[in-house]
Amino acid sequence: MAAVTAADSISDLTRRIAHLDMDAFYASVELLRYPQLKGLPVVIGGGRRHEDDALLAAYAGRLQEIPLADFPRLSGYAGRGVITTATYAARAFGVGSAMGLMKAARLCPDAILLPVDFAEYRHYSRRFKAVITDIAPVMEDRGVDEVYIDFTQVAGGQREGGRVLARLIQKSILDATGLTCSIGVAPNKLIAKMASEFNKPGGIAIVHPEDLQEKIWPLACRKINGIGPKTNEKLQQHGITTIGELAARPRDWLVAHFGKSSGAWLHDAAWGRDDRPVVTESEPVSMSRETTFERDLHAVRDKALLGEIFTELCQQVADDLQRKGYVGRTIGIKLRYEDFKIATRDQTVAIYTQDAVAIRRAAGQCLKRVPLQKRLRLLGVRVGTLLRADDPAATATGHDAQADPFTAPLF
DNA sequence: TCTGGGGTCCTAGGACCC
DNA sequence: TCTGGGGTCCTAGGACCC
Repeated sequence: MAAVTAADSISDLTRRIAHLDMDAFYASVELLRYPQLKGLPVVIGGGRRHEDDALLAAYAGRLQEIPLADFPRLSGYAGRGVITTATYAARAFGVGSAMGLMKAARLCPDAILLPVDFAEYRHYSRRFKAVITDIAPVMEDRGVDEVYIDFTQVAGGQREGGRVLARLIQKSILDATGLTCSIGVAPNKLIAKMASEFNKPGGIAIVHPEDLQEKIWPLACRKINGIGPKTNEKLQQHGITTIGELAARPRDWLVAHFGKSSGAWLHDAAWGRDDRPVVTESEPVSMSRETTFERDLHAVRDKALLGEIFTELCQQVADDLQRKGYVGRTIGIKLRYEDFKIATRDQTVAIYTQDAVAIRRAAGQCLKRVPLQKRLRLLGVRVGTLLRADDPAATATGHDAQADPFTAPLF
């Protein structure tokens, strides 16, 4: 019987899938506005503050003239924000994504702190994605700064394993936006995603089926997209650290310890097997708004303030639904307590809605079903089971609406 | 001085129906 | 009154990702 080799595990040899990841995207967009910050430790995070507004007002239209000394520093920050992106210079100090800004300030107090500006990042996101689809139309959106691209059917997409096309895309994005990216090309999304990290920033990595043992198996399991801190910890407890060690476990053993579905998936992932297609279109499943308070709030003592925030969240979700043209019928709330524990409640109503009053009423009912002894750190409102507002099913009623106090007509 | 905001998908139990 | 087994919907929580 022939031995199973790594090359056997990736069956479709002609599929070429790319994963493209923009380098330090938010920070890089900010550097386009503030070229004087190039090479310096800069972190993006927290909300817009008074000093940010004052600075922008003082230098309106001449942002590149703002002297370094005038930029806010991490050391001056007092709040609950986290870092969303750090420049490579800042990463050298040990600061990185998801780290609390207060902790980051201890590591690198002199780093420049810029507020997040999603509108600006979305603008550049649309631009770089338009460049890509002009060259390779089968593109899957994976958020503001990354995409998968199917090279398989693109002219020249197979040359040098995809390297030629990857180079063209990199150069076209740089020319159009001034931004750099890293690209991994592999037989599937799973491997491409790992490969895009190999030569970051600004690099290209090509992985072939026969490279599995050499390039993938030495990596930590955590590098697999879908293995997070919890699964990683459990794997470690079984003495599994690398993907190769994971691949060495029998499928049945993984199924026995991680369940039928997860176990089988872990085994496939370790062997580089992944047949998910590149999906170019998708509909949203839910829309939500949430906010972390400046200080923890008490349901009774801070009732008025909480009520205002709650109403505003409902209004924001309703605005989002209306602006994007969706209605939904599962209304939910999310609380995060001072101890960081999370509670959610939701309720499915009879009539699809995008109305702030209807959302607030159902969400208010949810709020009555959740414990409110501990102080609250965060409040969120969510609408799920979405349908396009122009979908005929959106106006259908499941049962007698008059009988349901939460969905009765508003006026 | 810990720990944002916006998402997706999965699991699991109970209700309810056939 | 000894007993079943699917299927779907709803809800709560949790893992994970960008």
